[in-house]
Amino acid sequence: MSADDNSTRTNFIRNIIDEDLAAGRNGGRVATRFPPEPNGYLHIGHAKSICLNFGIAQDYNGTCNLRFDDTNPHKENVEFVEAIQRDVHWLGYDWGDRLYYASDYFEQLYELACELIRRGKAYVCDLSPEQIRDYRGTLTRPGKDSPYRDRSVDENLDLFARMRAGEFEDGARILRARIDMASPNMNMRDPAIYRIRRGAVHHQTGEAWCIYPMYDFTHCISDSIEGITHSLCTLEFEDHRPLYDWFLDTLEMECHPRQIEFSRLELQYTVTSKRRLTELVEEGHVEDWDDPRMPTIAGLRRRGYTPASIRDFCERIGVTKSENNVEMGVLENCVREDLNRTAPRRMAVLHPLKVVIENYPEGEVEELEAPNHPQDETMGTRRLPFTRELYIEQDDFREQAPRKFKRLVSGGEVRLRNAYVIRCERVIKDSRGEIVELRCSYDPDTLSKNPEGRKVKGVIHWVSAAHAVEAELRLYDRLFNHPSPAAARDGADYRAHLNPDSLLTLTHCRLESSLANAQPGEHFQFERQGYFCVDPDHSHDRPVFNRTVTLRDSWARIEQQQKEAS
RNA sequence: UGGGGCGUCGCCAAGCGGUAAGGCACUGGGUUUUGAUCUCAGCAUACGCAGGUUCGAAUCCUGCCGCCCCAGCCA
Repeated sequence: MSADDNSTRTNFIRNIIDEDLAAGRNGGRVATRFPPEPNGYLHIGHAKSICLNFGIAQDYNGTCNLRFDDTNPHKENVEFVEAIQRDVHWLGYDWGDRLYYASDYFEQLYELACELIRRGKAYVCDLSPEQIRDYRGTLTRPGKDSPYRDRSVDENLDLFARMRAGEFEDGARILRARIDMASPNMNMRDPAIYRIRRGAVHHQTGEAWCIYPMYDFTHCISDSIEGITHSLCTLEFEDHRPLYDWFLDTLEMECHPRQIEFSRLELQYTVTSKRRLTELVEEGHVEDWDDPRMPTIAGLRRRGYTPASIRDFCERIGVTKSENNVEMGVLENCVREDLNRTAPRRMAVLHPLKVVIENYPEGEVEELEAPNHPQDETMGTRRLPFTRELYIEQDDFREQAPRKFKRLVSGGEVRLRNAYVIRCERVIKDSRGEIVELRCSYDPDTLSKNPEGRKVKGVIHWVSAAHAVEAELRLYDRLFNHPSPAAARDGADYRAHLNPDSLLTLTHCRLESSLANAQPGEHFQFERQGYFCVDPDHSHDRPVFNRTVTLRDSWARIEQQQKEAS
């Protein structure tokens, strides 16, 4: 694939697989699966699971299935089914012809449930949801048996068939596993395995069913049917493993996958729970699932993150069972590293300040050649029109220079990137005292060479006023201003920590002319500013770029320190 | 308070009885027409705490402490 793939680290799951292989288990076969529920968009946490499952399949010459865990028709839909496939593909993984739905197995699942009944290991229970909760007991008190626990096999079979036939109201009855109401593991206290959902329209099976199997029953059997060898899931399912094993053992399934749990990814300054992401979208705190501030795969893509950078990130954070809280800096470092290598350089002025080169002939246009990448000649060059009137960054000029400031000051010199050295001769202000224009002179003998007898330390970017493309630049910052918005000590709802300044839209930015035919999805480094990508909303008439991430900025840090010192 | 997990540098994370990898962050130096990149150097006498076993422990034993998960007809 790409540069990030030759340094695969090991982790405890790979170690377990190595041991299984060494012990000759599963006939040397490795089969994993990525099993999303299509009830929302995939996020960075899913990326971790995707890279783990598909990555293992690749490295062990095995297979990884994509399987939709679609057992809850109330929450799922095809929009999500399609978005998930798009995102997994975009991340760089391919499931070939192994696209499955748990709903593919509904008939088998039903038959297996009947088998459980025949073996005396499942029963139809008429208790209401409230009664079931009551009978379940608490964490410290055992539950008590349902009065329906000892129905005959025939009665159970009959009732279950009638549940399927739609004879009973939603909630009137459920099918339960018959295990142990006194188990210290709550999951083993006769868990529900089928519930009634009449009138639900399932995105895959339509109205064929009015009973739907529960996760615990469905998941292990789906894994078994598909011949999965290692079923990887997150830590909260650790308590479910005895149940996973119980179903497969009780039904004497031929294939018994090994469930292994790892900790889910926590990323600072964001939320990664589908419930909260759904709320952010539905309550309008963000534009949509693909809002560039969202930690969704779609959002990261629109923000300008590359598949390789996300894979690299997943590699770097590792896979363990300990809780973690990864800093945004790690993710950001991954894109910077990838984009530094691959993104062509361009110049863009975010906050324009007019500069007139007084000793440059009016009407003249010089075509200067500039490399697309300072370290990679193979990326070629492009032409920059140089003229008498330019724009530079407001922030690159100060009337009074702070300590260590090496940009343009009154009477001082600075290098225009890929062009000449200029000197600021005069500052023009409006009636309110605001600087509106700089009158400068240029040294014609400084193109591609240093001036005689003096050092010019600073280099700033610029664009030709007459040729500039006017564009909208969207600058993004973290969505939340608290490192753990969902677990803040102040007890406030995560929404209280939403960052009001997470999006700053700049509408009159000036870009170098070569950007006129940029295409949606393209990445660039706007020198000295950051990495940007062309937004899907972009058009030739209304250019729109998103800032993926800023460049590292040691000047900002120095300036900050000076501010704090004074 | 029942059960299941986890505790190694600011954040991740190797380590599996032989005397603390690596990445990110941070600090300082060099190169540089991006204060970018690149590059060099520094950054845990210490592995939640307390005992014990051992010539030797982050790794084994015991006891504490802290944090997370579980009482959906969600996944």
